[in-house]
Amino acid sequence: MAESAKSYGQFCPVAVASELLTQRWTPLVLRELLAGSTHFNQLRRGVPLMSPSLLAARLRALEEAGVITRREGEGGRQSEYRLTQAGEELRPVIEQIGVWGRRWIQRGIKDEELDPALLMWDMQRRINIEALPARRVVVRFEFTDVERKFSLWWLVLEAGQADVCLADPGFPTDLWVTTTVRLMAEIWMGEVEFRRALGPDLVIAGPRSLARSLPDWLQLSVFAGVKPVPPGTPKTAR
Amino acid sequence: MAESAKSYGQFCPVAVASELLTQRWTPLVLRELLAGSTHFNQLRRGVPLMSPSLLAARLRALEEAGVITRREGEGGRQSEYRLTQAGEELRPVIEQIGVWGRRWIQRGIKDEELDPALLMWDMQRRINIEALPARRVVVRFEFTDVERKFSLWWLVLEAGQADVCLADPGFPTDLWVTTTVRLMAEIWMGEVEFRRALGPDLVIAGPRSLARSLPDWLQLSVFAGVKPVPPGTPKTAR
DNA sequence: CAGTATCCGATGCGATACTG
DNA sequence: CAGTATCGCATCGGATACTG
Repeated sequence: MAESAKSYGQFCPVAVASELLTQRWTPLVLRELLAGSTHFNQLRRGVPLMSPSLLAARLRALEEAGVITRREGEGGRQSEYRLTQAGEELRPVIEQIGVWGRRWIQRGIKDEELDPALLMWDMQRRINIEALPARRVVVRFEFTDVERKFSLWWLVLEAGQADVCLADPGFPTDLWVTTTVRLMAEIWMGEVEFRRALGPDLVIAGPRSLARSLPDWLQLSVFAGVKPVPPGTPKTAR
Repeated sequence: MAESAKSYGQFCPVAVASELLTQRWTPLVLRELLAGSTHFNQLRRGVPLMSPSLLAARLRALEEAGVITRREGEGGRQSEYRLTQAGEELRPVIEQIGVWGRRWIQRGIKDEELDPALLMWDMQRRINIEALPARRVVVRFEFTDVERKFSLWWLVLEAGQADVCLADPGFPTDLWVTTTVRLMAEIWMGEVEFRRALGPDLVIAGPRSLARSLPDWLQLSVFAGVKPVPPGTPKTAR
């Protein structure tokens, strides 16, 4: 594997940086690292379609480039990947790419992009625990548009920690959300406003206070606030 | 050819945008477009190692994505590629990539990256005509570290126009610059300060006023002002 | 759990030649 | 000049199985 991609043969910083940053999957791996993932399998959850060997290769390349450090965990078991300052300074790059994509690529969400596991993982990471009562809160999601096996998910939210599980965690459920993956994804991306989505495809059941505060603790994608440029906009700026 | 690269299978804007932006050569083509190139062969000069068929394919992809428009020239001869507003908004993305590369990738310029044609082309495009006398100015560059065939270059600078040629343009030369491609590239990248470089590897001959004002009209790379982070800097930010 | 090893298939892309 | 057509190889990376 490895052997860095062929060089562009130019010393221009755009070329040199692109040799690293534009390798396949690398921007998404960086997105995950910037979102806070530090372990191999956390990263995998964020890029489920990437093969583990390729992820390992990319992490090696990023380490070699000084973007991350790898620290052996206790007992040599699990490594911890952390962004260096160089890596942290890639945040504006990745963010800008996302903002541009949101503004200018107006194709909707494709069916094959609707992965409940990925969506739950993304949502979980954006949960604002502070906005929840200071006890354990369990939220059950039921997706009506996926096969039975992947239709039930639980979010277990307690002191400084949020977990997703596909199996009933055994704790009593506080809130029931019944919807489709598509609608939930559209809400999460800011394409549909939460309150307007309530209806046959989005039903919330449970204590009123918890339900009403949902938009506060279930924070949307970081790109949800970026409004797409309407298709009718004239193309040329100059 | 064509058939867009395989999708990442995620609706995240970073993923969607990356499918376009991280195709091989695309960031460099965008850099060229943003620098002002509008014709196929102008673009080729900026990415000389890219095959013409691939450049055509990338331009097609950028057009399809709404980043550029292609306008047929008179007589259907030459097309003109212009950035749309979407394309213009990629400027911060490409710039950030370059700034990051300059700050954090500290490898020097490799021998095989020293292409006098590309360097002259880049320099020509950054010439500040306003800072020159309002008449034609001809500058001859002699590079002492390349084969004879590519050692002599002329810059012809006149009213609103700058041209490079490898053949003597026939006009009287106003200024003679004798140096190496390496040193000139290092100066142009801001790695070496011009005045400090004067010596055996950089000799300027000609009228004093023109020679002294050279740093004003021969503007350096847009990344020359970005100072690399010294290698000794501690790695982790947090 | 946290990766590594291997293998093979698709395809991206470089080289070259050609055309209006 | 401004691209297009064709071809074939290299290599990237996906799938799968395996290991400490």
